[in-house]
Amino acid sequence: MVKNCNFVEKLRDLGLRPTKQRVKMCEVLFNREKTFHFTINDLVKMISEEMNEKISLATVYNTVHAFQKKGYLKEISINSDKSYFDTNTSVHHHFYDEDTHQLIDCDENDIDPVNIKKNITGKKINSVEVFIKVASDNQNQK
Amino acid sequence: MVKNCNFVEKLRDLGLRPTKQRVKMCEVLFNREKTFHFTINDLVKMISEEMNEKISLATVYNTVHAFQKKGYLKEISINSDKSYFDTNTSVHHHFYDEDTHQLIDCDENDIDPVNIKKNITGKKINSVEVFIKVASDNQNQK
DNA sequence: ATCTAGATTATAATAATTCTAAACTATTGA
DNA sequence: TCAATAGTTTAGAATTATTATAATCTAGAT
Repeated sequence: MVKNCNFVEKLRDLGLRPTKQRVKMCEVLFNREKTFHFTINDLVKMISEEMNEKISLATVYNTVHAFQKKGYLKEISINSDKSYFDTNTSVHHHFYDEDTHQLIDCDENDIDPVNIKKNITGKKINSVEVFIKVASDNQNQK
Repeated sequence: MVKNCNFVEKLRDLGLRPTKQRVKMCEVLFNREKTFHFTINDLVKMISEEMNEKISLATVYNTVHAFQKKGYLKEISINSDKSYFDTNTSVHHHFYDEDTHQLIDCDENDIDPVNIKKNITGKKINSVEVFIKVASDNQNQK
């Protein structure tokens, strides 16, 4: 992941003014070993708990969307009343645990390339993602 | 698709009382050549426009969810503020047109079986769906 | 025909998200 | 260094999708 400090530079490169709030959010989101998934609500909670600080809800929305637009975050398709975001912005696949409702990244190498034999005329394929629903093995139905 | 009339029987088989509203909704949803995708709002509009009738919003929600629970409709994962449903309940893949924001069914045969080499321990795979984002060919970026 | 469990309905409540307009601040350039 | 200003933040209001509620209604059984 990105190195500790220079989110200021990173933000500037993206054309985003490096405000206190944005740098703080970068620290929460990108200063970690592993990529992870979150909702806006998760993020607000993390900021207030982990960092003992408060950023207005509107700002969190604005900033997450700004990061998304710049390709620094990625929105994930799940059926849910809320939006999920992913700090892993590469094209990659997901397991979705129907028991725990958890989303788990799937290593690129764990799935063979998907062979698509037909496309929509006049369109080019931008991304191909696989969504694998899993559930506990011992119960026979979900 | 299901034959014209006997939605009454169909509903009864599913353990759903065949009320006027439910039969009407069956007609709107399942009395067609092709399967299709819709939101609750689309459906309400279709009922009032196509059928010149009104079914309460709450009933439409209830009934769609009842149909879904019985496997008569399927909810689709798209990033959106609203839920999309599909009258094609089989496991199948989708193209998503980023220009028009349209969802297009992908024929099962148009994609080779996806080979998953690793799974989550203790879980069994319930479904595997591929989501292909496409966009106009002539513009170089989306 | 009557009864009753399940359905429908309008409306209120909730939850996620977006909008707004006023206050604030990072940057620019005098 | 210091204002000007364009972009940000903020609290709270507005909006939108969805769910809950409670009164009314109805399909199907007796």
